[in-house]
Amino acid sequence: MKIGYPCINRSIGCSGNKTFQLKSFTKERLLETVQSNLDCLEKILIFNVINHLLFFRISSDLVPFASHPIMSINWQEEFKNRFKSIGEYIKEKNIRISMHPGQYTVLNSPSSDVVQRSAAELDYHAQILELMDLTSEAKIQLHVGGVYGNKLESLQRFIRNYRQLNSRIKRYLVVENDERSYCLVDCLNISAETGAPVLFDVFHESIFTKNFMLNTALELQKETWSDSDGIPMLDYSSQKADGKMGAHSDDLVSLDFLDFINESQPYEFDLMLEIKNKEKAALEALELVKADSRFRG
DNA sequence: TCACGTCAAGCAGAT
DNA sequence: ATCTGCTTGACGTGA
Repeated sequence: MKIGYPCINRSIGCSGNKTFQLKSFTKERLLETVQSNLDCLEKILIFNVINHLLFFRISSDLVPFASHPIMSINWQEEFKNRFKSIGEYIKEKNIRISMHPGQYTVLNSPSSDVVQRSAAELDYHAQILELMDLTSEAKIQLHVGGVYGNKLESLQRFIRNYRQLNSRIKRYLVVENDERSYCLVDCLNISAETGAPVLFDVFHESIFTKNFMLNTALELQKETWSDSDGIPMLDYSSQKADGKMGAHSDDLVSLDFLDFINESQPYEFDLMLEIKNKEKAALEALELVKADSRFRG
């Protein structure tokens, strides 16, 4: 099991998701921002390797406005050597990579404009992975989208629109359950129709379905990942103690986490910790898992 | 230097 | 109707 955290590292003093406002878009501004984001991504990956955190989610802000109509710059060409060398590092160190487009990427929207922009945004993510020459073990995780008052139709629209995507996107795309509209079973149904693996978010499912069976979930999820997809990815979060149901806590809740690790035996997966304290929480988790396996022998 | 209004984009649920 | 949260706050103007 590899343990990772998303997008941001708070220890090393750089930001890999710098952006700027659309109205200040210039070629210079874009190039300098992407350069700086790539510099920081490299530093984060080196930090992660030193600290044995071999799973990382790359920020969608790596190339600001990449899929926006304003983008007239061939950033792929400008930075292809940079992407290639970062990709070589990732492969050399055996780092698992994921990406997660934002809330505006909605593949099942009734608006064809939204669907087209979403496909463009997905293609941008896929291009990053492709420029790094990563295999289909790297993944782009996407929620199903909206319900629009008719869940069955909306599920079918997702499947239809998925089938229209280009092969570069399909190679990397996985479907993730959310906490209010589409649960694990919905994603499994989509997977059966599309072949897309399911990324299981444990926290989302625990909000959606009280007392779900973790082992059953992991068994069903596992079947959607083929050899070329690698072992399944999971998202894990801790509930904020005094926060609303569904609020992410700042820190890893150790006892809950150890329960989860024990209950998830014997399934294999890579674990993304969606916890505000990022690499700090991931490092704690790593220590807990190490100590726990020593304890169990 | 700092405060704070705003930022490309969608949707659902709470207030 | 308006606000909030979402994988993640950061940008940028004005004081």
